[in-house]
Amino acid sequence: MGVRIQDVAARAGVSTATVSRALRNLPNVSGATRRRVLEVAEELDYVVAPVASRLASGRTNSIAVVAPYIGTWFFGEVLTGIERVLHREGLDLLLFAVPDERSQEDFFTRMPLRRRVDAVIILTLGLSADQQDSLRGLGVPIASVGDPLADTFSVGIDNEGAAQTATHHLINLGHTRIAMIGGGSSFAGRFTAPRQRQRGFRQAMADSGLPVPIEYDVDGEYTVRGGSSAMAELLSLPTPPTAVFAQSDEMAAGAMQTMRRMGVRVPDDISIVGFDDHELAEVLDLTTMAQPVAQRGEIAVRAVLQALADGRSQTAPGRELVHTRLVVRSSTAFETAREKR
Amino acid sequence: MGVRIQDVAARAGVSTATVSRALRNLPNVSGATRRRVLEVAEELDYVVAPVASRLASGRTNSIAVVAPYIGTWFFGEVLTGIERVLHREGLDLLLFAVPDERSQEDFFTRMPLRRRVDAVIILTLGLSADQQDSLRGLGVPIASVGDPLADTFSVGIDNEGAAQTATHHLINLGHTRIAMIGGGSSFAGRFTAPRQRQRGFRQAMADSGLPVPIEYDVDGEYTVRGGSSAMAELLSLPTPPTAVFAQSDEMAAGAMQTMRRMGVRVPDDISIVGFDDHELAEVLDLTTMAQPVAQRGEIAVRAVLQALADGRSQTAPGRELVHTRLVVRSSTAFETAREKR
DNA sequence: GTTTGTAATGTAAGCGTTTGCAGAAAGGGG
DNA sequence: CCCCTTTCTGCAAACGCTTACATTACAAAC
Repeated sequence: MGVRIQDVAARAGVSTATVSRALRNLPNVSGATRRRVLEVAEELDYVVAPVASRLASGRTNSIAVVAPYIGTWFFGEVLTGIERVLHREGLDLLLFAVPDERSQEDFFTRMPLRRRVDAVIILTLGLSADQQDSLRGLGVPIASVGDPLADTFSVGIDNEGAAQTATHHLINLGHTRIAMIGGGSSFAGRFTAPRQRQRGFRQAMADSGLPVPIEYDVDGEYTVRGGSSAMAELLSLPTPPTAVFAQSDEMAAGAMQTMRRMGVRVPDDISIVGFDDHELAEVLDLTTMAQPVAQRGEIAVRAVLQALADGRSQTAPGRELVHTRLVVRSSTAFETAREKR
Repeated sequence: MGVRIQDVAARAGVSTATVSRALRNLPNVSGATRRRVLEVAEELDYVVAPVASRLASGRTNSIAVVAPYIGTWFFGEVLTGIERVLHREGLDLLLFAVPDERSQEDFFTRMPLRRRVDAVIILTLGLSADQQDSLRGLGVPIASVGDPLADTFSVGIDNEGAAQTATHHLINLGHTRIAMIGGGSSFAGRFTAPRQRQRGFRQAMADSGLPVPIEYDVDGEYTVRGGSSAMAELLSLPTPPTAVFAQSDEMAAGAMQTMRRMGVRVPDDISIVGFDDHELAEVLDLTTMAQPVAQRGEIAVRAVLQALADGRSQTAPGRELVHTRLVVRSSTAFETAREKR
């Protein structure tokens, strides 16, 4: 309970300074002394009081992770990756969620991270200029999983390119009436991936001279349920699409469910491709753009750890793109192989 | 950056003690002084340095959440609930994952929580006697979301009863060949819900005089994929079941997928009921035992907050059971309405 | 044998708050 | 007016470490 460093020092017959050094494996402690100290520490069941250590050293040994949600597959994966390397390094993980615009605003004006963490990892949040300033004002290394952030390290994927790949896959299969289920305007500002993927989709379509009627671009809110109703909308069109690009596997799953319910066969009647390679995708046999999610978390952590190790107050600015790849399963098929209805 | 309490004190023409009191809304500060202090603090953009405050006060203002996984729907939901109330109270959330037996063992012997948090919330981890001791040795309030823990508050559900309800639902529909997909022996010790649900299932079956052949009790590892292969096993039996109780919606989803792939219709050929009311369940039209997951997190947090507020070093021992209810959707149907094959 | 350099250790001053105690100010009774 | 409570405020000692700097002990170099 209350054994302090001086208790150890007294017992080991050395000064607290030596104990402190021995415990942290600093140089300039003789082997014999170090052994003795460790022995006594063990004996007294001593552990450093982190708060005291933090106050004295100025390092908090904690890093904050700020995410919009934490209950979602994507963020769960990223968090898992982050937690893994963080605790291996003996750092504490402080978790913050800012589920809606208001709480995000609040968070960045109140800035509860001040004087509290050594580094920050931001997950997929689009930040206003003010918010970015506020963040940089912390004076600690920052890394972003998702959007690039001026003067900081970020790890992302080529959303636009990946969306193009997914779309081209459908086009190559002979589809011409291709719809997209994305994240609508409700996400404006807070998230940028939806728009990037939309751009990639449109680009691919345009490159092939294919039209995208406005009603082929629907909002699935990035949820299973949203994907489900988005698909219902698409199916109720006078001319429904023969293929769908869903910006997330969760939305794709919802869409597939709606199709099943409406008696629309996948891929016979409609092909669908998702995004993420969620656990669900394999089981649904969903063709999807895979991305190494947990790895993105790990990479971001490494960036801030490196900055901390180097004593820099900023991560090495730059952007790392992790690889995405098309995983073809059986939710997509040739359009020509299909009976027109 | 480096504005300290004495800077505020100096500027406001009072002592640091008064500033400290004013900022924390302690009594015995005159209205005028308090206003002046707040004004100056605002002006200097002062925020308390948590580490210093912690060292001086002895309170860390942090609580730890220890979970086996964090990327999973269930834990994500619980975490969401916890995070919400915690940050409303201005407390920090420290997250720890112990994904396998070894890391759990490691965690509880090393006990990185020592001197670090004011309270601990344990999520669904079965703890050995030693581990429980080690935990109690922290001397801080503890709450458990899941298993009861001696001398501490826990919030759970009636797993056995809920499993019985789910099973009876199938029995009432006329099914007699009912299988269960659960969490196998790999979870032994670490998780208790699988066994409890198994017990409930068997009890319900026994109550109705129905047999449970050993091959009707399969392991789905509580994952979509596991559920998928578990179902494949069941379907390859000489006499497959006509109904399945899956201990989680994720496993049920996997099972449904396998059935679809094998041309087995739900509920026409086989009925299935899940557990949790995962986001997926609605979309899959899966009958399931719903439980308020995020709420369980909130309740646990409240328990430790209460203990802290009362200055107790222990949560009020006891157990709160939250309500589960059967949500009937269209994955279950009368056995008699079905063609025998 | 003296000088000099290096490794090991100790001393003590912080780190930035909180808080027990004491003192001052302000009312309230008599 | 004086004394006694209440408020309010300030002083200064913790809180339990880290670390700059000083000191000591030795051994190598001359």
